[in-house]
Amino acid sequence: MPDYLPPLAAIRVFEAAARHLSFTRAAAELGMTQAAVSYQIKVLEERVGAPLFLRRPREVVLTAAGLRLAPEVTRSFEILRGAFEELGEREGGMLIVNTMHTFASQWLAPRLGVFQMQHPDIAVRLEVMQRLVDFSREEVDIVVRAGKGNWPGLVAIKLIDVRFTPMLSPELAASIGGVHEPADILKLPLLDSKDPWWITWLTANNLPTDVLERQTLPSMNMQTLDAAAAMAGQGVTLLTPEYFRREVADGRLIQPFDQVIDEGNAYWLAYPESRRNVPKIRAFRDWIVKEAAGA
Amino acid sequence: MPDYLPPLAAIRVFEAAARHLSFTRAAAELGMTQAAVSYQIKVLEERVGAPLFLRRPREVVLTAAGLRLAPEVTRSFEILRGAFEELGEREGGMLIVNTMHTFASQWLAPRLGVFQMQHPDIAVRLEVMQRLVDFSREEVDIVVRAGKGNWPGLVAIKLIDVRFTPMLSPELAASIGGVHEPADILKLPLLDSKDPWWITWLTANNLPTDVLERQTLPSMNMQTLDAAAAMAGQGVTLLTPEYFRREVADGRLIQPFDQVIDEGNAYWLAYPESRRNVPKIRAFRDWIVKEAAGA
DNA sequence: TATCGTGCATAAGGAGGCCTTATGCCAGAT
DNA sequence: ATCTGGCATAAGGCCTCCTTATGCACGATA
Repeated sequence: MPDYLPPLAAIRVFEAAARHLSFTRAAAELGMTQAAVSYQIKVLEERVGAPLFLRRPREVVLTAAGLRLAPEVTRSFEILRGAFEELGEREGGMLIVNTMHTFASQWLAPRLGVFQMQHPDIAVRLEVMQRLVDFSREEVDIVVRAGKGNWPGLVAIKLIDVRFTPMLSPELAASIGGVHEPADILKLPLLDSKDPWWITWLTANNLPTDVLERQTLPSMNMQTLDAAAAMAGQGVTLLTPEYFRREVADGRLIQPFDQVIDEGNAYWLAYPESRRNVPKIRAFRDWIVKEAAGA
Repeated sequence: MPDYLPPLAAIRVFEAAARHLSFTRAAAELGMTQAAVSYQIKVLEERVGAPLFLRRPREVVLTAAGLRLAPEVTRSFEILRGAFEELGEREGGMLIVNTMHTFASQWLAPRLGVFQMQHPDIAVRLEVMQRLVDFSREEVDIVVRAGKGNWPGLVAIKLIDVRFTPMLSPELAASIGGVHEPADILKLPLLDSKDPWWITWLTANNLPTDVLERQTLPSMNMQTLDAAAAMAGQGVTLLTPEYFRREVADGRLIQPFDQVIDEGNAYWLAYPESRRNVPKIRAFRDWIVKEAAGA
């Protein structure tokens, strides 16, 4: 389908001029000078091979050719304008956020209601995915990911630090007469014992790491699931305290030590640099940053 | 109606790319390079604020946004293409020729059938107007006019010289025993005696011009009408012999003298320089020039 | 597993399309 | 007769848009 269309800029100018029946007013609408309109109309007429306007004193009128063209061109542009306008609205109204399960369930989901109330026109769709998404291959607006925040091409805003400390159910703690010092932990099963976090924690507390070898409990690899197991009294697990404030407050979990390990990782909000000014993205960023600061 | 449309060039590229689901093929269709397509898509995506394609290995696919946009944009462009295509056809098929009545009735009309047969796709519309039309104000493709052929901005092609010589009906000539020499004309009524041509003719033949003052016959100002009057035997008139070959051959008119006055004026075919390559205009010009040469 | 091929992205550079300013011209209105 | 509104035209400059060249990722192929 080779393209026999005249220059599109000229067509757009013609469309406006035909609606206004005036080059001057068309220029005003298009934000350019009358001379430019005159030029573009001439270009189009030469391409088409026929005059489109008759230049009468103090007015222009469409020729038969122009008269045939005008309604079609206007219709075409109305479709275009409508499509892009609607796209803007609907695109502005759907925000796809991709994050890991833990963050979504423990931090984001409980707060999303507030955002929805502040921005009723933006429909957030939460997508949960473990691997880091590639913005150029997946249809995603925003991700929340753990890491160091150095992703090229992405704006990364730190939300909360990745910290962890042992947690367990009060009943499990009571079963060994309470957890008073780090070494007490070794008396209990370690949930998700393959987790490198345990190595970090054990060495930070001068405890042997060989205990990890003797454990055979399944790795669930999601704080949510580990926490559920811990609350059921199946063992001790390392959790991010920010995520489990409620459970601790409720007494479903206890955090025996104030010490919290921080390896310098954090949870980051990230989105492509090129989209930093998209309204819905700005709105979500502004909101979540404030939430993170207040939490 | 301010124009929120993204750059139209980018939209056109998007339209092709969306149809092909390939930047490379779109580039081929548009006659540009793949890099240019990639660039324009990126421009559009930044303007829209949302990705329109997902870049997958060895293919691109439309995002939800692109998917909503594509059919609308394609429809819009189909309308445009259709409008301009049809315009080309219909514009190519209607030729408006403006000329004086004499030329139309005596020369052009009798020959137009030949042109129609050679170009059945071109519908000629003859417009008769006495004054010289202004191409920028009237909707006309071609004019035929008498003059010197020096009209700025117009291509002027000489068709036939403006010549004239007395003509009258055989009966009228017989009524004075035949017309043998110029002075015989003075015995008869001169039709359209205000015509400056008579002055020219009379002085060219060393005859007094005061005869014109004594005449009171109406001036009809159209050779066709003068000729009709002459054929009815009402007087002598000056006619362009090329126009009245048939009448002379039939015996309805006689041309008593071979001498023909030529003041250097001519009938010209004229059209705007800028439209010299419009097919229908070229076709008509080529045909009429050949006709004029053969006549 | 190493190499090749395909398709898109990116950088640098240049040409020309397109817009602006300035001015002229025409004809209707005052 | 002058003024005014509206389009045309000329000259000039910017910036868009395209090209060339190259890189990169991934699938296919051997």
